[in-house]
Amino acid sequence: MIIDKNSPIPQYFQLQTWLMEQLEQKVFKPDDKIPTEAEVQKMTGLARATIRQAIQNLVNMGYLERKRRLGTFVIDRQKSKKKRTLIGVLVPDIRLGYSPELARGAGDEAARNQHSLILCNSDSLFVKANFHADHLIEMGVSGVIFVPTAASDEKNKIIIDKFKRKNICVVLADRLIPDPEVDSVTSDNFEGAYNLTKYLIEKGHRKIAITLSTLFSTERLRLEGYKKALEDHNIPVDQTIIITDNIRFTEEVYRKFANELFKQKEKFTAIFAGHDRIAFVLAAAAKEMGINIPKDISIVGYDDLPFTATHPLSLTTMQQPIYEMGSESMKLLLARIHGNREEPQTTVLESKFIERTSVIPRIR
Amino acid sequence: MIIDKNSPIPQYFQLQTWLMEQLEQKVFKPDDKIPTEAEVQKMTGLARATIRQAIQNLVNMGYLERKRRLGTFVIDRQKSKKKRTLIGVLVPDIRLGYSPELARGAGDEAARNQHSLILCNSDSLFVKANFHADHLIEMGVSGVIFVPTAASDEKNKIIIDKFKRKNICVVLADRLIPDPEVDSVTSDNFEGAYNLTKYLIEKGHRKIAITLSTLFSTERLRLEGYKKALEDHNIPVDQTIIITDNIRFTEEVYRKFANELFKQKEKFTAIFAGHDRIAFVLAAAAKEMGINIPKDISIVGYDDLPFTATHPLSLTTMQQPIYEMGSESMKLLLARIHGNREEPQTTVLESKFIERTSVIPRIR
DNA sequence: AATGTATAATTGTATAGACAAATAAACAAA
DNA sequence: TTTGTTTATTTGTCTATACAATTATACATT
Repeated sequence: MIIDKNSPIPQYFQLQTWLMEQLEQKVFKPDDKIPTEAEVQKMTGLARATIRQAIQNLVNMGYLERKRRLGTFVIDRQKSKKKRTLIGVLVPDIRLGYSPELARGAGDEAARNQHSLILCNSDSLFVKANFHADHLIEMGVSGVIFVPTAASDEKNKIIIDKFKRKNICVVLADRLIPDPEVDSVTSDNFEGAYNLTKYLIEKGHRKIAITLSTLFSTERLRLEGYKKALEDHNIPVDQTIIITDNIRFTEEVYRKFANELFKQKEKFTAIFAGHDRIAFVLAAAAKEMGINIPKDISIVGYDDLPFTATHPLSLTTMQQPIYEMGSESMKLLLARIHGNREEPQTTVLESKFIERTSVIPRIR
Repeated sequence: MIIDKNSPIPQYFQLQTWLMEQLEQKVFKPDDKIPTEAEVQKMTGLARATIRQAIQNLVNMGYLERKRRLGTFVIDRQKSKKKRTLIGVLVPDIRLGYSPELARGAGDEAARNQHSLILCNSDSLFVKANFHADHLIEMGVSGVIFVPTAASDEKNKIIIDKFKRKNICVVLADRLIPDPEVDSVTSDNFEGAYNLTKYLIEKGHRKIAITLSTLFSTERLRLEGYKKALEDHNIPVDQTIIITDNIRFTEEVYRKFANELFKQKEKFTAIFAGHDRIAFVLAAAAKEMGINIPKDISIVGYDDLPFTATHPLSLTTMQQPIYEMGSESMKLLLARIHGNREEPQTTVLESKFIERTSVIPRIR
């Protein structure tokens, strides 16, 4: 009936696969008894030893449970899956930027669901992420929240595939890669940047410089949003005051960017900084060069991390819902782990405009 | 020869046990080939199926590996296991203060030794720490780095004992509790505060206010260091400008402290803030009240966290070696896990004085 | 030198049949 | 009501045997 004796696939394996299907399709439901070995023998015509081999494999894999004199039963994996599991969180550096907030959001959601969180720092480097990926697989995590590295999309995919081959669910957080075939959670960087730029324009600024790294999708989208806002307001894009590079954020590099930028300070009245930390470096550099912010030049940032709120610069910025990004990622991940089979989705969280005093209206 | 046919123990199990013994006693060494099924048949007189059953079990358990046409081989468990373990890290809040730096230091040291790190946030609350402690035990961690909560020493000891009863090593980081019977790593808060105060005195300040919470050993020690420095310089301690409370740091609370303090601003010329974040709140409050820092009042902080370095306040402070505290804690912990049986020790790391511009000399 | 082919050793898959052990359920005895 | 005994059912263990699949090695062919 089910078994093809001429197939090159071993008969015990055919039976095992068939049983597995019945389990998945809930023909045999959790805690149900499956047919006895004798009954299966009648159904299939196989020898009992062959049947036992198929069943034994499923027992070893934790799908079935034998009870002497009673029969063989389907294990309720929901029940046994409620076991506390480990979730890997692979962030760039737990000391920097949004990583702590993201980790906390993910950690709280994990704790609510009785899971624990393994923290790894990739420094946005492929090799480190790869190293930790192997580690996480070996530790038996059931899912991973992954902030992609600065490496190419292909390399990030290698890491994702590594997990997927081991049936470990992955959710990308913050940074996106094209066609990742896993869930992603990010914020509306394009719209956020568009609105920030629009705000500057509405305050009368026409010449707006921008400084950011194009290493990550997030900042690239912000650049796009900035350009679109200028375009929609019929302001020509001036490439000479767009300072970008494919480089990781360090204070030194952005000091250099600042010098480059302020050399031509007559060319703009406002700066869009790729994120708050860039804004602070630019502001510090400006101060040293005798430029008053915001009197001489207005500035906006992006992120609104905790220290931004208390910083004397009083930076107008776009607040990213990082904590929610962490908890939302964890929710998606746990849904996948518990069997959600829908198409991968990208969740885009809304940012919130925070108006402080770093922008001064420009009267034309 | 090995098999007792009359024993109630199944013969496959007898054979399995015997094989296991050979493996343990290195009669069959890692990567060695064990006798073929045919040879075992000659040795034992068992049916091949029985022999296969014994061997298959050991294969399933990861002790042996079959290679078609070549035989069955002993797996080198040293190589494949390398025993990567999990280490719990229980910090107050990964978003706040030194927690990220501590976690990174611990994480890097763990990664170097092929271990992974489970991160938990206690919010300095006993109940949360206790919840996570149960979790960590269930996850089978082999050690824990624990930053004690704001609860009583007894309650913190309950948590430590919980781990110890399960033979899980514990290292206390940063905050100390008396007689903990486990290793501790902290920094020289007393000396640090003494030197900071001495610096203020040497800059001509005689009336020095101090604001901190007495919730944790660290800040209590700083208060002691401050008092000792005054004493050694024959300056009377003025209780009215010592603003302390048994309360957790929040901006609102310290705003209130600031108001209380600045009401009597003629009573002091310098402030010792319990840590940098307090200093920033005090500075913000001062600004709002029209007090110029450092011109009117000098200030020092404690910690020198990353954002302090770039903060426009340019705070003179005492830099704690937090990263080293994390890595040192992990080193001690791993030593314990690997069998160090010495008496528990307390490692005190040296802080580093960072002079910036928030203190102005006072000419008498 | 590269490539194909035969051989033999070994594990992989399969059948048929037997008895052992555990235990739920029915029944019997105290 | 409790406790012990029997019975039937089901999985657990075991033997004996056979052929299939894989592959290192040696040898043959191109």
